[in-house]
Amino acid sequence: MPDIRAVAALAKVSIATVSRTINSSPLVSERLNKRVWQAIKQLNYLPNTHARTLVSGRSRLLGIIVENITNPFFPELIQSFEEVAVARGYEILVSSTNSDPAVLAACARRMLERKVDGVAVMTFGEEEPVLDQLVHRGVPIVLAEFKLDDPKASTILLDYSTGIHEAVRHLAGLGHRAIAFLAGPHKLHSAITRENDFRAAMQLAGLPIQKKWIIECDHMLKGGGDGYEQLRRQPTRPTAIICSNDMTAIGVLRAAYMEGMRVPQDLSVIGLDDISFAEYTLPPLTTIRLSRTDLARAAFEALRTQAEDPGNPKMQREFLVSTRLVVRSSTAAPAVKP
Amino acid sequence: MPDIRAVAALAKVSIATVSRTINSSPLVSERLNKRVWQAIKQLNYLPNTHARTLVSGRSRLLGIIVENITNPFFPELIQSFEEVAVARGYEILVSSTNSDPAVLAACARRMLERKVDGVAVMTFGEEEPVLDQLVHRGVPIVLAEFKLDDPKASTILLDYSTGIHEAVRHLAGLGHRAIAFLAGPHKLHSAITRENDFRAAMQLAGLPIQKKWIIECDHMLKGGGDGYEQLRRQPTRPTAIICSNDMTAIGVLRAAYMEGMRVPQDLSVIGLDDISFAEYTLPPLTTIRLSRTDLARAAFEALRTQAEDPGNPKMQREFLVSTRLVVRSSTAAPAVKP
DNA sequence: GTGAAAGCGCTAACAA
DNA sequence: TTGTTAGCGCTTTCAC
Repeated sequence: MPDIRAVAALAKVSIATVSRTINSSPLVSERLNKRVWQAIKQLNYLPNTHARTLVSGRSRLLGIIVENITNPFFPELIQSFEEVAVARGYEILVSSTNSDPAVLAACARRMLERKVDGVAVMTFGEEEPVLDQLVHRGVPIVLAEFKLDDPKASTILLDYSTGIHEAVRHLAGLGHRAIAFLAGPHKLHSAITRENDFRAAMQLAGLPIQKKWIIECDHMLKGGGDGYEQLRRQPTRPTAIICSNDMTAIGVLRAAYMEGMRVPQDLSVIGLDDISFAEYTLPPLTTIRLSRTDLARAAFEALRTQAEDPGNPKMQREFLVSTRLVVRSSTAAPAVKP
Repeated sequence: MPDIRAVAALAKVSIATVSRTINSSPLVSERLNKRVWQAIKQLNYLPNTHARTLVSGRSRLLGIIVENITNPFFPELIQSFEEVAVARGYEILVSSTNSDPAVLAACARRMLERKVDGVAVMTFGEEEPVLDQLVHRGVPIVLAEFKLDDPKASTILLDYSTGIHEAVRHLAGLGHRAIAFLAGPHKLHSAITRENDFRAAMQLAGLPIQKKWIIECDHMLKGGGDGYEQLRRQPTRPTAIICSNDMTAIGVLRAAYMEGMRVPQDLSVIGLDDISFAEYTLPPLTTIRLSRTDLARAAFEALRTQAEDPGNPKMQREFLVSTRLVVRSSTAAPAVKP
């Protein structure tokens, strides 16, 4: 395996010149630049990242910690994050915590050992264990929906409000008044925010909020079915359900189908996220889209500026990602009571 | 940020002793061992992986390259791979190629730069560009369904045959004779193997193989719909469809629903993979399960033995992962023709 | 513009 | 059992 010395020898220059060349320093003359690149090609030389990191202190490694890689929302997020990171010369380290704080802490530790230049914490809750470790060591981090008073921390605010208002208005326009909300686990910031936005939207639309129709689920397929079951056992039932995420909605769709309820004739269902499966549910799911691409870009941008331009006082520390309703076929006017 | 010297100073030992301690060398006395660990705790010391890698030549980094992270099969595979790797002290680098050979080559290059100890190539086709680079540099690799005559390369053979035979027998037992197969893209080894196994199973079951009912799709949601469409336009139609993967089957389910065909009364559908969504389709999907856990474990084991015990002549170089049918509700006896 | 040399934090060979 | 020391491959002053 050729090293920088081999290249220098072949190109008949010093290793410093080779180093400058591969780092595209402007100080290298056209002549040597050409010679060095030729030697690099010829030897099939690849710089050793570990050596570079060791001396420069920068690893060009970015961590991304997600809540649950099994929820299609996250692979799509990771894919976007990787794309933009790789395009800018960064590599990514992925970890999934399954909402377990202990796992999160272990991830953070491993990322610290690998000397990541920044970490995107996309767990939407339970961030405390990482914050301590990462912030304390001066690693730039970006959080979703969680502000931290530290110069190295940035926040991505998710404006669920817009999409949720649209959803409620859409249902109200269809004639629904009895709307339930299957919330996410309350340990997630995102779940709390979404639920609060739902309440606000209902209030604004002049619709009654039924406490028993707001049920905490787990953001997973099975949880949607469980939530539906709870709703089913109640004396009065809603004509529409808004779910805190698409996984829950898909679970509801299945439970309703099993019970013989037709969607959307007997029941309207709305999800949130717009994962790629949402277009392929039966019926195709009306949902509130949260762009993974936007989120990934914002996260990367936050980390990159922190890493490459630390201490810049007028650096953007807050980012906003919006949501909007995508109407498909799981919503319709409620059946008229006989 | 404390380094090994700081720990040595605090514990009043040499840096060699600290190094031995953190590498759990048996040569350190109980007394010093304790003192060193205490200093480590006190300083909150984390060893620098890059320095370790630089001198030891081993990064404890494993790459995993998947075909398409957006297909839920792969996140589940990655999750299992990460679990077992982290448990054994390895970190993983994930990349998704979207079946693009150029992307694959770029991934391989980046992994080479990061000095991975091994790469699991789970792309099921188009591996050639990586092979050249990786094998040539002596990096252990493990491939799915692709044997390579190199001492550093291992192979995981996937026995689709068992599951596919079960599927065909299941349908035949139900009374189906007209069975279609929506294949994956022919550039994937897995797609070819699955299709061949389907033909063999049909033959063995004494069922007619209709060329026009074997259609190449793309293993994606949309592709399933397209395949269904092609089937629909034919004068005679099958009573059952076996799909090369679950994504295709989900696409078929949706297309059938759109056309007003009832599954399983009018049409039986079988998938392959058993992704977690398969249990939540409408109706729940009968499918051929391919265990991500088994696959991930085999891949890790192959790489670890290669990395930690190179040159062992009696090392296992081939692994087998099996499949089996999981019957749910998307299959039933065909409607009797009036 | 280019090169010589110091040293990033650690492991491993050798000495004691 | 413990310590001393020579690099691992590279970036980065500092001279020239």
